[in-house]
Amino acid sequence: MSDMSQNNQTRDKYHHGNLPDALIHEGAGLLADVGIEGFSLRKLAARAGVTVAAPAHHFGNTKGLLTAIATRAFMRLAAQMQDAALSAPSRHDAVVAMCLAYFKMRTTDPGYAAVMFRLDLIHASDEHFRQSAFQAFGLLEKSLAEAVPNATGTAEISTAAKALWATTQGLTTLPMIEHRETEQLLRHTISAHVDALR
Amino acid sequence: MSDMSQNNQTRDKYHHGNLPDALIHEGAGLLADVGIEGFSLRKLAARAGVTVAAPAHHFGNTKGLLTAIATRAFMRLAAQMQDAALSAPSRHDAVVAMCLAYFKMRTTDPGYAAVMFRLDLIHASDEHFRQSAFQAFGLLEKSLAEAVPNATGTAEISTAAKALWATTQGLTTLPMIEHRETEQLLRHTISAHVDALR
DNA sequence: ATCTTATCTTAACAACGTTTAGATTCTGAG
DNA sequence: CTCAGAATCTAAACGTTGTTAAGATAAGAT
Repeated sequence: MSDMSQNNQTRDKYHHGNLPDALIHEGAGLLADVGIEGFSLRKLAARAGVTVAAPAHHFGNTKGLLTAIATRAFMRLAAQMQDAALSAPSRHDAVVAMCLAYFKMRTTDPGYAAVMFRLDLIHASDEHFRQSAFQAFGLLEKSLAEAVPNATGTAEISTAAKALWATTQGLTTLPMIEHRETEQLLRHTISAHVDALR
Repeated sequence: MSDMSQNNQTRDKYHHGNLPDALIHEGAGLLADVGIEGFSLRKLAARAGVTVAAPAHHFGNTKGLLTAIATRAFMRLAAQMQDAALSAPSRHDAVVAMCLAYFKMRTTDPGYAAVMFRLDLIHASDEHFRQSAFQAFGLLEKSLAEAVPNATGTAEISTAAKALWATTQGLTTLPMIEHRETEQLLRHTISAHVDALR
């Protein structure tokens, strides 16, 4: 039964194969099943077929584990952002598609998306986490710059990208915003920023 | 010692006076001291001078208590938004001041601000909570409408207000945004939306 | 083959939220 | 004023949680 969780990289090593990767994968699965509220290290350990102390050995504590999941989440987001941008008909639509990639990820990868912006649950200063988060953000920044070639400077682009990034995340946490209108709100915001830049 | 927590409304009633209000007040204080991570019902009970089961009797469970704190938080925000708008030199500045009111609240009332947008920790569908949250949002919506009298319709105003609301909240949860640049980002976003509306 | 290191288990700990039963205090009808 | 009923709070216990220390097991190195 434990052979199922050894699908990546070096396998059949040590006791349970590549446990860190398995814990990240199963952790995202558990988060998808029970949400961040029902999540616990013990449930995850049982799901991965190990005891409670095993995750602690690799990730230190719960925060470390969630940080690893969030780090991988941003790696996945970056990949999906690039894919989405490639199939966009215009550079303006590429910006829209990149922001929408995060929304789609909340339904396709709910476990990973659950911890991406939970700075209180993870080690927000962790080096690897910051790198992956900034890499995804950098893609949006670059895409926005390409969509507005006549912008006055890189500082304005960066400012608009940050605001856009904040809006994208903020849209998911407000009680007065229904899910079906998020895309329209996003398009509206992007257009406003793009128009302001030129 | 327990007389200090009975400062509002009906006092010296029942065993500990107005315990629900005291729990909300002390709960915000505890949140300000130890953050949402260090918060616990037992610490709060000890701080309020009661046993653990007392909060449960009034608020059902932890979520109910945090919901009450979040509800009061939005009441406070609404009041501070109105104050901020009154002393703004223009209607455009009033919109800015209203959004900044939330940022200021995160330093002046950190305990209350800690749970306002934590929909996972509270009863997001609670009637009182929704009312207070929508009331604060309505103030921003109204202020934005007054700042852009030539807007085409109320739907566009509402859309922009929601996007602005989302940006304001999102700015506080992103690792790549430093605290000192939030105001600039907010002003930039508001201008972009206002310009797009006319 | 043996030593060293990394990995995982076992066991125990304090702290947590919730629940039940009972004690205490307030309220209000007679 | 009295006293039954209701509201409020205490006391005690339960299962679950994250973390930790010590020991067992397996892999890698010399």
